[in-house]
Amino acid sequence: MSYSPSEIENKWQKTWSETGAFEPLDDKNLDKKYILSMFPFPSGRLHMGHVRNYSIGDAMARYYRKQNYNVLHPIGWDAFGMPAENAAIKHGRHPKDWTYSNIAYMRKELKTLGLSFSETREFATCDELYTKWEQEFIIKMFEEKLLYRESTTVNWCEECHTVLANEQVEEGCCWRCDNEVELKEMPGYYLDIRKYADELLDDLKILEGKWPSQVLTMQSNWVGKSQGLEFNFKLSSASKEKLDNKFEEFEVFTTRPDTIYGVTYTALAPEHAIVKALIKNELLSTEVAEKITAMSNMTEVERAKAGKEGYDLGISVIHPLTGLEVPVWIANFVLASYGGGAVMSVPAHDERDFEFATQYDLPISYVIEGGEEGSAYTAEGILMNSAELDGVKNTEAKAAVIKLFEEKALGKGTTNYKLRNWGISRQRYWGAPIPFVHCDACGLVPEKVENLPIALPEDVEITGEGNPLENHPTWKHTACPKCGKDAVRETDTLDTFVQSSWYQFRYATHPDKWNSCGIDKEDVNYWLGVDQYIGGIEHAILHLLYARFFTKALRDVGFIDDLKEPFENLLTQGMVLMDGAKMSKSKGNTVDPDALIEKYGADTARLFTLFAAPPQKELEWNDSAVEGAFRFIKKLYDRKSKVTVNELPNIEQSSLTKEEKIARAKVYDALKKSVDVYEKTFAFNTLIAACMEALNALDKQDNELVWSEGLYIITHLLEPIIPHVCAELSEELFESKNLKGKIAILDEVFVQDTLTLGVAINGKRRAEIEVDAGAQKEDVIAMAKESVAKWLEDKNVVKEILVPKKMVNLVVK
RNA sequence: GCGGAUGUGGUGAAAUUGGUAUACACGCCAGACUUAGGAUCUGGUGCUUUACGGCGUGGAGGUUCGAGUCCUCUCAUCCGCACCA
Repeated sequence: MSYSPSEIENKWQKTWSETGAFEPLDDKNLDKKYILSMFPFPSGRLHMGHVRNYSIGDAMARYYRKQNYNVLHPIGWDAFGMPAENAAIKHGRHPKDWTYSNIAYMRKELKTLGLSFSETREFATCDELYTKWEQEFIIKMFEEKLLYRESTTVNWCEECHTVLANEQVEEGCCWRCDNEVELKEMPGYYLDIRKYADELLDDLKILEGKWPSQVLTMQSNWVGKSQGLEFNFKLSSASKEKLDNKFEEFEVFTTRPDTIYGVTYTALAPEHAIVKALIKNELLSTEVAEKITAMSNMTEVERAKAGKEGYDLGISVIHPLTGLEVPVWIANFVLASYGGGAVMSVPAHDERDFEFATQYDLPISYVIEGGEEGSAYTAEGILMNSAELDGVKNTEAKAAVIKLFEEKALGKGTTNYKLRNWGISRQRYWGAPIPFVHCDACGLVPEKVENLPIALPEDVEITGEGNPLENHPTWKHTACPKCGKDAVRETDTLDTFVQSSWYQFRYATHPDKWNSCGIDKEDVNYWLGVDQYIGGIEHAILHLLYARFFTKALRDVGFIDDLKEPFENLLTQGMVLMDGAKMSKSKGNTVDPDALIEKYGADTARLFTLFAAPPQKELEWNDSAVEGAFRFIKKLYDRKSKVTVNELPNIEQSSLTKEEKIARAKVYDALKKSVDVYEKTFAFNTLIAACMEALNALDKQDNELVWSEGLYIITHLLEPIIPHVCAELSEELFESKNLKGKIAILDEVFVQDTLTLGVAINGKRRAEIEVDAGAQKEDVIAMAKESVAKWLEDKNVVKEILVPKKMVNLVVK
């Protein structure tokens, strides 16, 4: 019978589902593996990126299951978010309806791929039961002062009608819709991720060698820790008077205290309080005031594009060491959100300050030897023009200056971070409601835990104008949980990244407990950390940083025991490309997984996906290479007629012909390779290639026992990759005995009677010789010389190098 | 600008510690079987040369008996961050 993928695949998918083959066991004494692929957003259909992601994860899960590990390999749905609402606006469908029907469809698609997911642990983050526990965490974090509400300038996306967290702004644009982000002052809820800045940074060390180094670097840069000096510039008495004595001084932060004597001016951000006061008191010309207002309406990216711009504010400060007056400027490149929104400027030793000083003709004073006129000198050197510090190395002067400031109580050494707190408010409908109530009497009050979940109202009109929760006639009106008087619910919903920050713990929690708790500590202690996490590099910062933080926060508020990092090992898979470009609907270069499976079957789709490139690299789609994968499976299936023994046969190695020995060696080569591939390198492409070589070699001989052994091992090795056809062959030929446990590697099969050695002259390969495996060195060298005799005429062999089992190199003169 | 990664046949890609460069597959060429083939099978296929040979892992040097692999410089592409003081 010829290979019929649909028949075989339907059969096995049914069997697996009926027998609960992929459900993790409750016995916590078993060795476990938690294999997790990032869960999908239920957009409606799977795309090839999903197929790749889940094929990789599934191969790992099946491999460990085969080795008798207790494997948790779950799937769920990252189900809240904008596209559901957009669909509602466009097609008038309710987001809930749209989401759950998409899930139903995609669940079926996943099933046709034969992925070994647990069926009992599946959930969607929009399930009210999931929302319930998440709201409890949020309330607890509020009580523990990890969550607060405040009004600040936020990133606003007009397209999405919502606020965005800092991490969700990419080059000034919305991460989701690419619309340009605006600034807006509004209240919102924040998680205090900055409190964990050091821990998030330090614990990256735990992940070294286990996460891709570029992800570690990106996270480290994102936290952006820097050490320096913080001190105040006191305003001159004239300047103080100008400002009605409302300001005494302002704070600056510098990482270059060694250049303190090179300060020739200071600069404030447009948002700085002193600037606002100057404008308010009409101390600046109308023209300048207008320019400054225009400046503060620009986003950071716009300011960067606009180039440097600044104005003399007509006030001055006193240099803390020299006592000299230093002018104060406003500059558009000074960031309000970092280090107090003010800087000391040392144009001689800072590129930005130099550019600004040159532009506005401000003095430049060199304090480190080695610089030259006309440019900023930012390298190391010896201090000069620095009073008592003259002659000191600038690298040493940093600490000295900090010490000096501390002794004179002028300032102190401090640490700054680029990381900003995580704004989790979204002015949207399709999200988890933030469980707070605004009461005129009591202020901001968390909802009572027994009232959770605060579910979304279903009778909403979604028009894209405003927040449907805000506009709903009754939903937001409630009683204050504290005093019982009329109060108003918070209508913001949570950033969807909150849901994906704890889902790894929800999967680990036994479904029997899902009603009674959000996360079960014992279960988490057993299953976490995730032994292998697989997903796209695009989450290098966003999701992975949030989830790491949330893990630490949940620990601190008591929902999990001590767990340093949620994801032990991370594999970032490459994108799936077509004609060198990312597959996307708008480009029309997509491959539909359903059609692919329909035509070739899931095994072919999986095989191609893992064969065409190593998982970490980009995968270039190639239709005819898919055909090739299909051909290989057909060939493998066809060779079942060669098998005559239903178990691993005993083979007398010495009785075999040369071809039989080669075939055996190739089969065992693949077996040997498999451990490394499945556990370390994940270079499935090379394992598949080794299996193809083995099958090619088996084809060159006709020994039934060698064939039986070969297929027994090959189907064992490939089962995690092409599970259906291997299950079918294994059942038919070997009573499925080869799909459990390990197969021992027999060293004897690698012993060949003869060896083929390359012969090189001065490192250049010239010939090839075949020698007995046990041949003596002299004999081998003699044969080698004979094989390259014509190259040795009129030459002296000055050195003979024999690389065992590989080659002979003759050095001649 | 800073940080990281990657450059190997026509294509996707292989290559323990430095040891026969291009495994495996796609494509292409030739042949077989076929009414036919976009099915299947067999053989060939780095470039160049009539041949002997020469040249070949982005480029230029270096270390070595021997370099895709190690070192120095350089070019290109991609990704991330982007005025963080």
